[in-house]
Amino acid sequence: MTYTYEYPHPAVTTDIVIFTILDNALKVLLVKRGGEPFKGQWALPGGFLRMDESIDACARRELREETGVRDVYLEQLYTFGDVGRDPRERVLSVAYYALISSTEQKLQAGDDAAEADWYDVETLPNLAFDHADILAAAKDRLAAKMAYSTVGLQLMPDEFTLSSLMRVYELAGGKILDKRNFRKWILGLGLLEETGKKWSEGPHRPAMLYRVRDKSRVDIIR
Amino acid sequence: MTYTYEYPHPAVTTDIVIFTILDNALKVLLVKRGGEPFKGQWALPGGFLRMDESIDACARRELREETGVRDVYLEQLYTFGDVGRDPRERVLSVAYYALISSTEQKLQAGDDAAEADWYDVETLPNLAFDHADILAAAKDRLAAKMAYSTVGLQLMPDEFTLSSLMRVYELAGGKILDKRNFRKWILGLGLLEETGKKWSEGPHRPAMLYRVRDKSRVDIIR
DNA sequence: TCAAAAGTGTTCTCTTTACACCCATGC
DNA sequence: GCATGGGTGTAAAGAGAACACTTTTGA
Repeated sequence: MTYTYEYPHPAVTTDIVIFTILDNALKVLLVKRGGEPFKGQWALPGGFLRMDESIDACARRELREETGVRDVYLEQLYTFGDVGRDPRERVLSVAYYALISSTEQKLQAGDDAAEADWYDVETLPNLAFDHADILAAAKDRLAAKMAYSTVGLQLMPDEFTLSSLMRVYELAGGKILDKRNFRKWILGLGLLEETGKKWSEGPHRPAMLYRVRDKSRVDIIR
Repeated sequence: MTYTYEYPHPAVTTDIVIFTILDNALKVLLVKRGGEPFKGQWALPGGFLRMDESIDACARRELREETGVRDVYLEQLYTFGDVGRDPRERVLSVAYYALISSTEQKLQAGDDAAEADWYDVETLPNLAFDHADILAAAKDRLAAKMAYSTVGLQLMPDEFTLSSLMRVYELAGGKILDKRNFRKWILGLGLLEETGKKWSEGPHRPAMLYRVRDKSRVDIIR
């Protein structure tokens, strides 16, 4: 079956930059392309927009297909549409980024994806299409947004220590923070509560575990 | 001539929210639709993406066709793509917003546009499609961005008084500012220089005219 | 001389930054 | 008992907010 229009139409995909924290590093999910073009190269997960779904729904579906997660933070980033960005035909990509906590990853291999893996944002392989540009834009947006909102909390698992949260902020912002100032600030926001449990993982004092009071909220705080 | 694809493709337009300051108010350019759908209703200027131009180039072309201006501040805002937003077929709109100074307006009537006019953002008519949503998003973005960057200067003519600049900030932010604090802040940024000329327009002391040192720059300042 | 907008400094408050030592634990 | 990360308070500096009067002009 074919589809015919009076004027030329571009194809439209959504591509998603899925961030998580793993092994003390900020990581993104990449998939190895199974078909041409860029066969065998790493790329962002994504796929073509269906005519009966909104763009948001498309991104959410792709995210679910790649990682199995739903109900996570997902935000439209930017639309990329330079003329030569796909060698096959004119393709626009509406890019999104998602933040998922390290406990939610399941990595069920998608249909098109021969392989999927988490990559440290600092040491990325060569990426297909203009996906390096998309990823750079996503990193910038994440860093900017973490500085004035509570999105950062979306990267955390259900229970976490303040040190691990601080490491997330340091990774995203690219600079180290003062422990006392960070704790004063984050606790002063009143968004966290103690679980009462403690976390031991080495020859040192165990850390208090905290949780986010209302994880569905992302507030502007500055 | 027709265009045929193996999978269905959406149509893609750019729509532009063109802001300016006129009569002491923040205004947007609206055009009256000459054809169906929404014939006779006001809408944002915009048009279909050509296959040989980038999305940015399309927005810039539409802006030029509607207003005659070029080399103005233009930024991608968001991509709107709900399923029913255009009754004809599936249409995505990559929305942009532009800031032009009140001296640059020429308003040459476009091809499709029977009529074009500036509307105060506070008193808008009913708009075609989901253009009210687009406009609301543009207002929010402009207000947010003016609070942490120097985009506001893009709305000014070549020479302007500090009072008129302050009025722009008050209009965008929706609250009145303190004259002394505003002057201290804006002059402290070092982005403005005195022209040496003065502007008289009533029975009161004339105001110093300033200009922007480097209008092509838009800096993050907070 | 009056009305109207231009122009000008200081004080207070709050936010942000800088900074060093004891605590609890595993080995 | 020692190495390791967890946990805590205070002072200084800087940024933002509050606030009132004099100046210059046209009518």
